[in-house]
Amino acid sequence: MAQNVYKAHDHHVCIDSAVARARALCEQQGARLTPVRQRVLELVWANHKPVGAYDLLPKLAEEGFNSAPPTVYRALDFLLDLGLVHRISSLNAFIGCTHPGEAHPSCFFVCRECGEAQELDAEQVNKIARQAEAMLGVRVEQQMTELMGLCPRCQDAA
Amino acid sequence: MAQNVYKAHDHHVCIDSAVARARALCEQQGARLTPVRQRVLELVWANHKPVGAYDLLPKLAEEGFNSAPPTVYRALDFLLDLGLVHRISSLNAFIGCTHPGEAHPSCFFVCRECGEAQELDAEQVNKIARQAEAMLGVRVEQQMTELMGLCPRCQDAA
DNA sequence: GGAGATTAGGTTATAATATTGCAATTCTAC
DNA sequence: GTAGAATTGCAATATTATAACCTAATCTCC
Ligand SMILES: [Zn+2]
Ligand SMILES: [Zn+2]
Ligand SMILES: [Zn+2]
Ligand SMILES: [Zn+2]
Repeated sequence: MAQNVYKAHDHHVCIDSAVARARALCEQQGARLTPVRQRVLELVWANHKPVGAYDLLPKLAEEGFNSAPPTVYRALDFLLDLGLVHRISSLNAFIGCTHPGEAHPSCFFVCRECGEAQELDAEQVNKIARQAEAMLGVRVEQQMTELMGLCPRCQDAA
Repeated sequence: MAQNVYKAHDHHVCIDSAVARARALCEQQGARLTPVRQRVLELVWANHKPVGAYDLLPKLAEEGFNSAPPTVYRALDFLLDLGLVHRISSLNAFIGCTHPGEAHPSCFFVCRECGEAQELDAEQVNKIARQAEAMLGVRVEQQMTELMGLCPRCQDAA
């Protein structure tokens, strides 16, 4: 389960280690973590809430980066390709991956109140895929699961 | 598994029974399956490929229905609320549910070549949800899984 | 270190998807 | 029949994503 968003933690560690892992992964893959790509990754990791591409634009602009949609979409595509971020389709938003480098399906719980997302262990999703392959003859290449509901904090608040 | 899209079948039966089930469900729930709602449902069921809202607009227009985006989105929202269709988030598209009336997560395999989608048994997804609830204390209200890859036919073609 | 190939980024415009707000109509229940 | 609720018509606009085309930076190989 990699990490538990609902436990108090020093979030700077999340950001820093995300960047460190990204740097290592890029090195290993011969990919270039350019300034705008790194900054987008940091902004995605600003908190544990999935962030929309258009939310990033003004932040990049503030910092003197070019801020047109293609800039941020290209950076996000790069990060997606390397598995450094996941896309939450139901929100049209992006969130940092807690264990990049290891191939795994995108599997998240998202709180409908606070918007925080927790990456989940995806072993069960793999089972669904293998079952579909066995029973239907399909070949699964990508997988994503999104659960929605209330996180522990928002349950308490209500 | 309800139904296997990859087996030859008389698709008119799919459409007709979808409409019949919708009628029954609406009756039961005191909801109104108005002409535009029924027609949208039929169009969604035209084949086993998820269909975009904007693909429906011209078809509705041809038949003299009002064809502005809100019309089709309202009809789709109605059908979603009743569980008569599912939304495939990764495609921004909609597809008929093969077993409406029974509460269940949205769980599909979608072929990246032909676009056909097969609804899957969702028992494993429920396990993911229960596991997340037990380990993290979250409360899951909605679930969706989308698998992408190649269907049997498109594997043969390649 | 320079020529050519590759990759990344800048810029403008536009496509594709989805929602808001309000008025008009239709249905339902009393 | 009338009040209230649900549905629809309609115009505008918001949000998300991509296309096309060009320039600049970086890499590769000699
Ligand atoms: Zn954190
Ligand atoms: Zn991940
Ligand atoms: Zn069929
Ligand atoms: Zn279904």
